[in-house]
Amino acid sequence: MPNYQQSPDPHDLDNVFQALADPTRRAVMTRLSEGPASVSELAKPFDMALPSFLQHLKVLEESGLVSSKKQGRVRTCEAQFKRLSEAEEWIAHQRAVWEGRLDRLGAYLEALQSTEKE
Amino acid sequence: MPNYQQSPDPHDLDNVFQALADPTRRAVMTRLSEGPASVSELAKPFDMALPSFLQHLKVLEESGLVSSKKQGRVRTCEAQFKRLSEAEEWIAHQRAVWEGRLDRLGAYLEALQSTEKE
DNA sequence: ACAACAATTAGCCAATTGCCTAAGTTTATT
DNA sequence: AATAAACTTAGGCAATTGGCTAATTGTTGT
Repeated sequence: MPNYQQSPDPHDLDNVFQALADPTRRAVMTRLSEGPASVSELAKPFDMALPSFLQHLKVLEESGLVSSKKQGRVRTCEAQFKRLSEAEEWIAHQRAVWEGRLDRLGAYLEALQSTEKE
Repeated sequence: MPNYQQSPDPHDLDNVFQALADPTRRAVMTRLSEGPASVSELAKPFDMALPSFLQHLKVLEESGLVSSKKQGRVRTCEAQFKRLSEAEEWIAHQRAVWEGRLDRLGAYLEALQSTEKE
């Protein structure tokens, strides 16, 4: 049976977290959360030469956080939330394990108190 | 009124995402989710010189994802989930905005269909 | 045809990252 | 007192990152 529900390639997580580790790129994601936009529209808020900004976009696309297509001379970009969700799930999982531990600690402490009462 | 519920400094998010953008450091977080450990205990699974590994730990500590204290010659490390939660919340917020948009799109499409029926 | 627009490519640069080895410091252990 | 253990510091190196300018490509408006 092929593994359709593939867990994310660790390398993908590398790229997603790397992409999010920059305020310019996070701001682009925030903008794109509200809907698609062209490259120059996305670039406008930033005090940066266009080629520099384009590198950020490239990082976002290569991480899978953004997709784009070109029509005529305009490239339109769109957020892709699949990878972002994978990152969120990785974090949630860590916390779940951690909280599982705290729960066991809580149970342990309760058990300890019961023992002390007897 | 002072702003007690400080939203995370963007620079903190930079550091947290940067810290998570490396498989070694994510593996350390996963290990620490299960409980504290010493430096050499953490380093053992990795085929890497100790000073190299220590740099990874330093990145994790400086991002606030890990705290540590030294007793005698042993440094014990512990996961700190505050920063991790901030990162998770940033992602969740983006998705919320995105999904809000999809909801409005859904409402729009419904309204459009009603219009077409009339 | 040609000018303007939107994006892209090429190439340069300084700073940062991620690894290494070698040597040092501070506790234990015998 | 000497050795071993557990880090820690210093310094070197190649690759990557994040910025720039200048020049180019492809598309649209006049």
